[in-house]
Amino acid sequence: MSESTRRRRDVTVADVAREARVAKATAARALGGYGAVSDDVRERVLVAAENLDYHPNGLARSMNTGRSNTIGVIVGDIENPYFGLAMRGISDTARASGYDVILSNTGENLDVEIEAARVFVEKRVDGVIVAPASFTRTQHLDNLRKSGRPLVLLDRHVDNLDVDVVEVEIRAAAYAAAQHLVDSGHRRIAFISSLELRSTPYRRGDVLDVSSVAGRVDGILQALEEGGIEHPEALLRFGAQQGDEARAITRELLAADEGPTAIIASDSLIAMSVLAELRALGLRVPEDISFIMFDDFEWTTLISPPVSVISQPVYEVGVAAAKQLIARIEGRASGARIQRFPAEFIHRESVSLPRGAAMEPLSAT
Amino acid sequence: MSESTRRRRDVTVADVAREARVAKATAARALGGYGAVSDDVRERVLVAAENLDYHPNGLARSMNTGRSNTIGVIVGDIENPYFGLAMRGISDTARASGYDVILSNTGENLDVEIEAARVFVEKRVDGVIVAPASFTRTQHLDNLRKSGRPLVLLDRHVDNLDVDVVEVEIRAAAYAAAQHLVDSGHRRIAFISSLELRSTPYRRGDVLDVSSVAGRVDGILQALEEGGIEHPEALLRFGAQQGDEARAITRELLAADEGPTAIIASDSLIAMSVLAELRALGLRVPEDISFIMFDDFEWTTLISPPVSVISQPVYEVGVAAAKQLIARIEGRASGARIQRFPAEFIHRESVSLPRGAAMEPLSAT
DNA sequence: TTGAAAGCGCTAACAA
DNA sequence: TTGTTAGCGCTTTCAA
Repeated sequence: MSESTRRRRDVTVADVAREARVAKATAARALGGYGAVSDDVRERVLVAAENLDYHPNGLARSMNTGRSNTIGVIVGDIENPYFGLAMRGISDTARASGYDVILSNTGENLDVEIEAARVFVEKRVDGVIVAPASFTRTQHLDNLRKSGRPLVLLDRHVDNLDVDVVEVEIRAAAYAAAQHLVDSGHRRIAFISSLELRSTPYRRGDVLDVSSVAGRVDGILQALEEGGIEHPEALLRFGAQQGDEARAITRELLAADEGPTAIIASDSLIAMSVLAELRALGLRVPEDISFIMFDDFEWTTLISPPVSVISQPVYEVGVAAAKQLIARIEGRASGARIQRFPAEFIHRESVSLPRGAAMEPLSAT
Repeated sequence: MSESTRRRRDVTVADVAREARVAKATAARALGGYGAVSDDVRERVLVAAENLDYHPNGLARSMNTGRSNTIGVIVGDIENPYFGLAMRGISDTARASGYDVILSNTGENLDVEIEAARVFVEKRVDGVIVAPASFTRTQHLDNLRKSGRPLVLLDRHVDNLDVDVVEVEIRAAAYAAAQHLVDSGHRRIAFISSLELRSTPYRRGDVLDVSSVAGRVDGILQALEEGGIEHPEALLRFGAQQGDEARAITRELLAADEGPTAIIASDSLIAMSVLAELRALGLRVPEDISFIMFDDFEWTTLISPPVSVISQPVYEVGVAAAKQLIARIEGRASGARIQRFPAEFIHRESVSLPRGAAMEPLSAT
């Protein structure tokens, strides 16, 4: 076990060359599959490599070629099935093109994201895919580009950066969902997101750091406004990072005098917590409260009632981001390109008329 | 934009040294934070680095030090929330110790896993965490160790390899779950897994490639046997890789004359498909069929009825694997170590007496 | 504390 | 087609 466990000095091209009695460069050519080598010599070299159990050193290779065949991915929360699925799309696509993936999970923390970007430059990745945590603090993303590395934003765009983006057209679907609630007679509609606000409480026009959440909010507010609802932003809630917080917010909303008659959850993690809390409170969906959520995973059709959702083509977004990045890396793309995938409001059974709809005043000043 | 977009030659230690009017080695010492440098000189060097926008080249550094501060992770399916959560545990732990993570997603394909192991050696990762796809074909894992890289197996152990393992004690929980079904009067109990069989159909004693699935099967079969059930393996089903296949298998099982009165799903992905199919078939849980699944995500408590599950400490498994690997990398561990985390059968409401239990014959030959 | 020089393992340029 | 010689950007001797 001593020999097989101890780390021995790696076998190098020079060792193989010596064994095969050729020059180092010749061995390197045979091993690396570049340049011209006679069949005869190639054979000798490969046999020698086999005998010595040679494994190329990718670091040394990358130093010379300037390419690492690696792409870096920075996401907020790999535990969120949304990113898990997008990651599979990226991963599948990268592999098919011969790239490896380095993953950095930031917990939506900007400082961690900045650090990850720095490390990716150090590691000399060929390109980076980021779901950015901030809409405006994007210096590190610009640095990434300045370092010559292609950059593709996933799921979220940012302010003032001329860069490739692959995202979902979420606003229209959010609008459709909220409009459906309004049409059903709801006038007190809550929205719960994990996004941290820069300053609380939220006020109309405040900048939200995640554009895909901003899209949700814009769509919802527009629908409520068009429905003649005053202070449509009154029941928007943010900062539900942990499951506990989402549950607490839900409880708090419902404890108020003018609590919501409908809740929209910003993603599937939030949704689970909200539903769990509703159940704990003994509230039925949709009899006591209507519910809509973003993301369409299979469990949403399994619960009673099946949840009306906004479905997003998550895997495809991951694939498109990876494809775009690789095209850039390989010089097959030019000009910043924004790709938007459609989202869809899927009407199931978690929405009904608000409780006591008949007695509801027309406007709640 | 030309200057900011074109990839310029990277600024190197030599450039910084020149700017600061010191020797290359001195600049390197100040920049790398090693060796002895006077405060005065360090200051000059750092200012020069700042001015020139210097970014260290991690590849060059790794070539010299032999360390990359990177750990490689190989899993079967990052989309599976089990691995997503374990990955977060690994990722959080790695970051806290200053390591980055390279992820390889194999789709449970052994050839892809072998290739991933090769690439990780090329990239000179400091250590590897693998959820191996095969119980016996582990040559590539042994090669990993022979290359001097610590290796930790996640969720699954393999045959004949003296290596660190972090897994879940799944057998006892599987036994408890199956026993509960038997005690409730069930005698035709099905189990559905995504694992590919080496040869079909499954026969007692066949080697299963994933030890954590083997543990499930062992526990279940033991409980059925002790319950006096003949051919307890008759209703085990494998190879449900895609959601469609899991649904087809479910349909097929239930169409048979002697179909199951209870189904156990091997993971949460399978579970969603099975439940969806049951619903499509108009079967109620638990009135028409009892159901138990592995993994305890929040949605399992939200559906009607809440699902009885086998809960596993997934995040903790990821954390433990990363900790063990890092301890090895840093020479703080010795002797192969197997860590087993307990799983727990959580009794909820998806199990009842089998339909028509009174008329059920005692044994179904 | 600083500097000069060698070397990590590979690719690339140039000659032969 | 092969060999020789320089690097890539850093760390690490060894002297001064």
